[in-house]
Amino acid sequence: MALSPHVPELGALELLLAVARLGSVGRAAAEVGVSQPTASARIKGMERQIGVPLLERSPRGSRPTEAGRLVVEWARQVVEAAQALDAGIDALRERRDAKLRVVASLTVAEYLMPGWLLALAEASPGTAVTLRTANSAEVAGHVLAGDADLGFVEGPTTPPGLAGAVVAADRLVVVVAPGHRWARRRAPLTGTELASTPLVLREPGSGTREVLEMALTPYGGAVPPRMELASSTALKAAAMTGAGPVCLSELAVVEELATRRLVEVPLAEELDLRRPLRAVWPAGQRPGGPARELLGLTRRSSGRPPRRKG
Amino acid sequence: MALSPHVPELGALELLLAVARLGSVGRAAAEVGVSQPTASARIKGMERQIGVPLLERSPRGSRPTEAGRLVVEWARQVVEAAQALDAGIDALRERRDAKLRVVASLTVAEYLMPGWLLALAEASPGTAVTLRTANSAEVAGHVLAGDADLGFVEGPTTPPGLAGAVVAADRLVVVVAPGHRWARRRAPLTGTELASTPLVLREPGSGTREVLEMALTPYGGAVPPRMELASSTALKAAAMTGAGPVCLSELAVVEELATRRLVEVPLAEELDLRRPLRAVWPAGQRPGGPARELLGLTRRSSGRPPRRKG
DNA sequence: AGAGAGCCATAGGTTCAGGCTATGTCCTCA
DNA sequence: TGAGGACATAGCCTGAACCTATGGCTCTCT
Repeated sequence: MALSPHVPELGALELLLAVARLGSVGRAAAEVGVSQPTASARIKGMERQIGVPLLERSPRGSRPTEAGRLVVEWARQVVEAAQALDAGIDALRERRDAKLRVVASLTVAEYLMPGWLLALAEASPGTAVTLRTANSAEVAGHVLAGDADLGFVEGPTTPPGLAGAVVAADRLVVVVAPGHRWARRRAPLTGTELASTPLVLREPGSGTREVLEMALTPYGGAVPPRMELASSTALKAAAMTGAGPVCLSELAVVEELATRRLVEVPLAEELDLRRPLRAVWPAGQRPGGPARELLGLTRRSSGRPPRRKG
Repeated sequence: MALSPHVPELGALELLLAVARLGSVGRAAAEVGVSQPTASARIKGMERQIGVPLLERSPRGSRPTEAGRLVVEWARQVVEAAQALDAGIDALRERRDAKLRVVASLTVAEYLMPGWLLALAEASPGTAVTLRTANSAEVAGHVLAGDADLGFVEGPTTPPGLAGAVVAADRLVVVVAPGHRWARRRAPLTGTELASTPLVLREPGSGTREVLEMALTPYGGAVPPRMELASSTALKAAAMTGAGPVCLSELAVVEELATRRLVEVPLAEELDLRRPLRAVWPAGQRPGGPARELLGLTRRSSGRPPRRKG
């Protein structure tokens, strides 16, 4: 799926959003730091590229056309994702002046951190953050050693020597391609059924694998997997090509489920494949300053709309 | 919030994703249609821009570094949003060869259509779709007149002469800035409280306004609004600057709630601010072909992860 | 009615990012 | 030891994008 040449560049989308917000090409130009004719030409270029007029120009300013309103709203989604990427990139640089050093498990760093960092950057501009990834044991080590101010781990318990708070919950899901037999299934999968089905999974030793095996122990344990792959991405790709039921973190497939490129198979209530995600810090040493602030952002916000149950 | 100059362009992000997927710069170059040296230079440019090596190069190919894996995953979000934008843009052109003509209410077109169109494009490449927006009455008219093959409306009933199916539900929410007094509120707002609070709202006559007034009738009706604004965007901006409680469609603020730039105020169970979104077609004339396919994609998929209740 | 201000479009000239081809280097495998 | 695959470098070239200066339009205020 390559992007068609009709999609404007990020800079152009940003400019369009500024025009919609400020009501004038000239003011938008000033805001993004280019000359007015440049902005004008850029918008015109977008219109040519897209094939539809986006702005109604008048001597008193410019407003989006009907189609323009749609493009603006769609573009906002792209720019917001880019801002999250930006916030993440900013945290990847090693910096001497870092005021907050975070170590997180891969799942948290991949799917939740960018949103949190973006919110933090908006709430407290100038807070330099550095981010590293590590597995849960290493995270605990770094936090205990004082290499990091705040850690994020996944798993049922808080590591010894640390205090922590659950900030979100991940959940394993079973997904199949839309054409798969189970895609139309309404009856929830029982533990027995799941345990007896060869699944496509991550390698042994991964966090998700452990959760699944733990949950299936009461049902006699899982049969050997149909396939073992090294990354969430590989799992998703396998699922889409119809390689049979795949079990992985919900966070990895939110987008695919929403656009129905993958379908979630309902699971029986008896199966609990949830896994808490925790912020951790040295016991008895309450986080202050930027760490406290980041912690505040993660509370009651999972990076995705919360699910309600019961 | 301008994007920093550290964010690579969409083309570069796409190239990076291809490298991660294919395991080689050269193969990725071939896929996106540039020469190998160009791809190599582009990746190198990204690394300089970001300030961190993204790939581990070897004579056998290239794999993302630890930081690279994070950037790849974050970039995927951006590119997927761009693909949705692309699918939307493609549907905005007026085309003679359109196989499927859709008319949708603004809320559906803005927030749900891009994902559906993307899914449709992936499932059936080459299906030319055209999209227009209209209010619910106009949508019904277009569908009845045969100007459109499929319509999407919001509101409690299916318009006369049409058959329909609920494909998703929107929900009005009350949001405030994180600094607002109510942001820390745990006790749900009662109907009486909400009715007696001056809110920031859309103008009278808008769909959301009607839903709110209907829901507050049992409590003596709403007091006059504190402010009336013309668009969801204006409402969001007002909320973020702390203009007091704002009531608008949940779909408009999913992202802001997730990153905690806005906070949802809990509402009492007694208040039902949900509003069904329906697909409609001429009564007795079941949609076939592409319309049927699109309809299939919208079922059980709300464009966002479904909420569970009870 | 006329002057001024605000906004967008056009013209002309310049710079530099990004592309391509050809070639070099390094490692692996037969 | 030679061939093949993979990434890097060199040198050249095109064109996209930017800037300044200017023009035309409409609304408003005097």
